[in-house]
Amino acid sequence: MSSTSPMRGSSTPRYIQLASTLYEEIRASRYPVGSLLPTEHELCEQFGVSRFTVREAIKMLVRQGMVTRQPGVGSRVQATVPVSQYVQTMSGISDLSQYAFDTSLEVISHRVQPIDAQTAKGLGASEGETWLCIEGLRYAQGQSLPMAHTTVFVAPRFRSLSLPGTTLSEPLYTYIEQQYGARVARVDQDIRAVSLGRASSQALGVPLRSPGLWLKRDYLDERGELLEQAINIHPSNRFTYHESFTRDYLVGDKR
Amino acid sequence: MSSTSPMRGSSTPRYIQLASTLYEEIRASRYPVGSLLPTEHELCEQFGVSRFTVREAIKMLVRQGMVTRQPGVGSRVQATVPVSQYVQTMSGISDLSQYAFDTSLEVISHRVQPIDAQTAKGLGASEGETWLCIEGLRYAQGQSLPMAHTTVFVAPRFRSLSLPGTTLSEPLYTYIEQQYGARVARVDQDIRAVSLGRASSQALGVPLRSPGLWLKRDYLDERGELLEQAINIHPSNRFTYHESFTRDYLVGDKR
DNA sequence: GAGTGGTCTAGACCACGAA
DNA sequence: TCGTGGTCTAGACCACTCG
Repeated sequence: MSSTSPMRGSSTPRYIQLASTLYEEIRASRYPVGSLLPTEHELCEQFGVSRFTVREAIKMLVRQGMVTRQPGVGSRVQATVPVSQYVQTMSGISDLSQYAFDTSLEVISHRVQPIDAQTAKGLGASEGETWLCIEGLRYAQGQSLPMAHTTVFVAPRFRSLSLPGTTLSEPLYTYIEQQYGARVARVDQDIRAVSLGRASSQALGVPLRSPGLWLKRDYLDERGELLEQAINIHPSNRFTYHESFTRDYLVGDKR
Repeated sequence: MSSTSPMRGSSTPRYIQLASTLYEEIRASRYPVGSLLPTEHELCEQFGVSRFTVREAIKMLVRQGMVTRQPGVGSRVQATVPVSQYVQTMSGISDLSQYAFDTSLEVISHRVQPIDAQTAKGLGASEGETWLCIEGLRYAQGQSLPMAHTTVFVAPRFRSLSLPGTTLSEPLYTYIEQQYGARVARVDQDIRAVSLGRASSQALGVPLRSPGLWLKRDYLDERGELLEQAINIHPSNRFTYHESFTRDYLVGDKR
């Protein structure tokens, strides 16, 4: 990893590359949970970068909940995986989400079709518009039972989207971004509890009317236009949505 | 706010002071929603600080959702108040309405008592420790039906907490912070679907075994020690948890 | 082409924790 | 006392947007 980096013009920033490297090393238990990462100074030397770059990289890991820092002590490994078990986002769409997340979507059906009145309302669209509708089951890595029944609606202008197969291991919006150059700028998310209907309960193999977590995401571009809406329905005991917030003091009046 | 600030041993970092200043100015509509903040360079001059300090300050506003940034363009004001996303203002509440986080907690009972084995497990504590246990109903402003059945466990060291009455309009942790000088540094949140048990369904006035949203929050201090745990159980049709994420950088490989 | 924010360097001083 | 992470400076180059 030469300090006289040859990687001019490489599109990914160095601090993301470094975060990526550290991420892999933590996952591989090179730095076990509870241990300290090398100091910032050491990482600067090891990777031939400035402290700024090292700090930006570590910040990413901190945001993922994998590392905590303590002045005078060091950076301590807290977990070998990002804290959210299944969900691809928290506190910003900020990621490391370039790393495969541990779920995949098995597509059951996909077709371009006019939407009915009720669906249109949920999409803020007009009845009769033809959207790409995808239905599928979402699996956590290595699990045989699906953790969600998923329905996705893709906006008319992207409805010719081509999928790489019947198993998707990346979020769907990444395909839209790749194929159309669109960009997701914001995600709005609603979560509520529902009673499972026939379609979902059958697809998931749980009793009719058992409780489920209903999770809807709207993916919007810079202009606030809807690119895609995904609805995930999770049976109660196969999924927990986890989030972590850290406090920022903004209005503070210490002196 | 003197630009030639002498800033001696002032304990708060300059970027927080600056963020605070900008925050107040945005609130006062000196920079209206939709307008651009001064450029980083201009802010450097105006406040006599380096670009690093200005950028750290703006990052805080971005994290609060009040400002978005676009390379080549500038920093645009999006809102005059922090948008959800952080502790306590965190969830959007009651169907569809994005704002209105005004809820109050009606205390049904509170007592200091030893916790049982199962509760202890959920708290990461030991059976028999005496915690302050509070049970109540949470109401959205102006609603007569409760939106949640709430149970709160306060750590032993704060169990002498005094409450201002039977109706709490501020989050409970604020009382802990005020009376003990503790500080909440992180909140971990879990959400899942459950089937309502007898206690909750009766308290909420909904059928036994109807679906509910189970929302648990752990309030932790800087050392990761649990100050308080709150469990809110929401009937399916009285509550939607809403969140909005904005993308902070792209992983994209535009070229 | 001028100006923006994004990335990055090479320094510096500080408060605080550990030995 | 020494080393840590937290803060901060004064530069720099880049890709991008916009006129």
